[in-house]
Amino acid sequence: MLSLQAEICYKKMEIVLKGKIKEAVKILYNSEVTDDLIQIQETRKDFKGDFTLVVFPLLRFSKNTPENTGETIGNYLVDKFPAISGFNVIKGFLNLEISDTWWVEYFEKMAFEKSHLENCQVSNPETILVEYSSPNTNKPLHLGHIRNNLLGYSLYRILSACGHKVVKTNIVNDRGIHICKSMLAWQKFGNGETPQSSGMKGDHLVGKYYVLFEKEYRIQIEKLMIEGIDETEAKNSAPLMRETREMLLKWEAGDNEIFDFWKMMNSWVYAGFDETYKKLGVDFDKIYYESDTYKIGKEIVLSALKENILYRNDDGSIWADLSQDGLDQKLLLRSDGTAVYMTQDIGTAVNRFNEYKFDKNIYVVGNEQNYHFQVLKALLKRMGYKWADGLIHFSYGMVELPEGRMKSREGTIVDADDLMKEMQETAMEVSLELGKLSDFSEEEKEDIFRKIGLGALKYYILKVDPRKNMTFNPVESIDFNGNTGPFIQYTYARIKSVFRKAEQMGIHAEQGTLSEAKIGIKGIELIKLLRKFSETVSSAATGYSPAIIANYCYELSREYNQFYHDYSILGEDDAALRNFRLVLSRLTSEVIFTGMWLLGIEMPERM
RNA sequence: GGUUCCGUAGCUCAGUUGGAUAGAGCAACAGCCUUCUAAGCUGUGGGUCCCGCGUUCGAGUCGCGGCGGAAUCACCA
Repeated sequence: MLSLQAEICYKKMEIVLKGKIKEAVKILYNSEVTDDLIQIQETRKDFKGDFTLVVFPLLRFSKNTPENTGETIGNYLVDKFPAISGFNVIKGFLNLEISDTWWVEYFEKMAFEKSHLENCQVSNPETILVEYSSPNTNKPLHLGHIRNNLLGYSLYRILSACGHKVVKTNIVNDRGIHICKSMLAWQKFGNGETPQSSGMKGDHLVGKYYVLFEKEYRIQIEKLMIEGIDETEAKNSAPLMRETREMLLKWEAGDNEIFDFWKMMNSWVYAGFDETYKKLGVDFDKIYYESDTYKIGKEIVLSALKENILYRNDDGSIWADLSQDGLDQKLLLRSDGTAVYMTQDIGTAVNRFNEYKFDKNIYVVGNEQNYHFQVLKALLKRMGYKWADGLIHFSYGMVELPEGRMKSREGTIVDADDLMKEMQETAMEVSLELGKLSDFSEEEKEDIFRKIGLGALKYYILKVDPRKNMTFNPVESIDFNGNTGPFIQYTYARIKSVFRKAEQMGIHAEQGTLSEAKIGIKGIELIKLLRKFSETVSSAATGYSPAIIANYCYELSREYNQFYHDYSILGEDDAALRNFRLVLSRLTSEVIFTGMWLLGIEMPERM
């Protein structure tokens, strides 16, 4: 049946409707309408219909009341357009009803397409670098890093799914005064302790000495202040700080002993990080080290100075004047010639462009650095790098606890490893209490607990709009009911369970008989939601927001659970209807799986 | 003080380019397991969308001005 309906099946209904309405206005009112005046949206659930035309903008052509205009256009459409089975007008809204046949036909095409991501493909794929994680090597990863890593990794999957070539990068901040602090404290108080000898994860071990440094340092400062020295001077002249600076100078001078020591401690940290990344399920294609890139930045700054883009102060320090861009003066090289943070970021950016010729370079970095990236971009453009337009600061909000911000002084830092472990343990407790997994081996159970615990954590973090600051409530995060990761996983596992049962009964989902089925209202609701998947992924990609997909997956799961509750699938006697429900269930599970995959969340087959 | 971001139910959050009676979850209360997984479903209560003005047929959404909060404006990274 090559009807009008078949012709439009694969296009977006909205676009086809727009054309028809344009035609209607031309014939009925003898007027040409521009596209932007034809506003079509999905009909709200509390009204009858599928698509709604807002008629207010068309009144200037009809010169009639909203009701009459809607009525007239509605009649025209029903008459000329078989897919529309009826309409109603409420106030200035024309609600159009699409025939069940159209929906089923549309659904059948959608259900059997090869990939649910086909419609998300961009026409002009780009090379995109995504930088995330960016840890310091003086302490372990914490909750803030988790948000960063999850966002970065998910962004990678979403952009890749849309056809872009995405490179995951990580820049490790492996040099500087803070590293020397851990090193010095270990030298003084460590007694040769290693990850092997202590049984501690390397990053935690090094972090322990960083904390120890800060503690001892503070004691020294207080002592000096009691002796009558003011705070700034005390901070400067405390013996520990002096020794740290000496160590940094030795490091920069390439002192072999210090360098080897630095390498050894960093290698402990990297081993620890690797473990955490693996557990979290993220990885990188290319890792940059600041100890390699800061020198490149230095050279660039010096040559820009020659070209008079920058200026030198009396004390020898080098600055940029960005007042024309509405920004301030920015230091790029200290008076002693050493590099600052901005210097190395310039080096890294140039280095990366030379290597990848990227169209976009996305920095997943917290919003506390908004100013930094504004300056970076302005500077690079000033230096004549046109590609600097492709630098994007993906600025995400801070993670706070119900009591406020995490503070290391108050010991309120939530450690990444601890958190993941706790989530998994909670998943275990809940699962064991429900007792649905008695026939599983210990290993299989562990895997399920891991998926659920991590799924809960990841979803909890990713469902929030990345730009906004979020509150991490430990009590709420281990709730597995409602708008949570496990709820979505549960929906998926339920569908899988139906299919296992179907297998036993010898029932298979088939193509071709769907049009005979009488689908219920919940079925159409589901189809409507399913067709929005690809546009959801597209807008998540253009808006850099995994949260859009997370909330979509939740909405879809909720809708499916209602469907599941209201109708029996395998118990249905009408074979065509049973088949429709099976296919619908399968499609739902596939879309949920794909959506959650884009978030980096694994799905258990049973739970 | 300058800049940027945020302000929606008791709490945590959704709310597409402005559209109809602003939605979920948690918490509270009341129901639903002899039937495909109750980590589910249904119902009840809960709102000055921070305030004011403006643009518009129409504003949670856009503009201006306040108020409140966060970040930042380092020879830290």
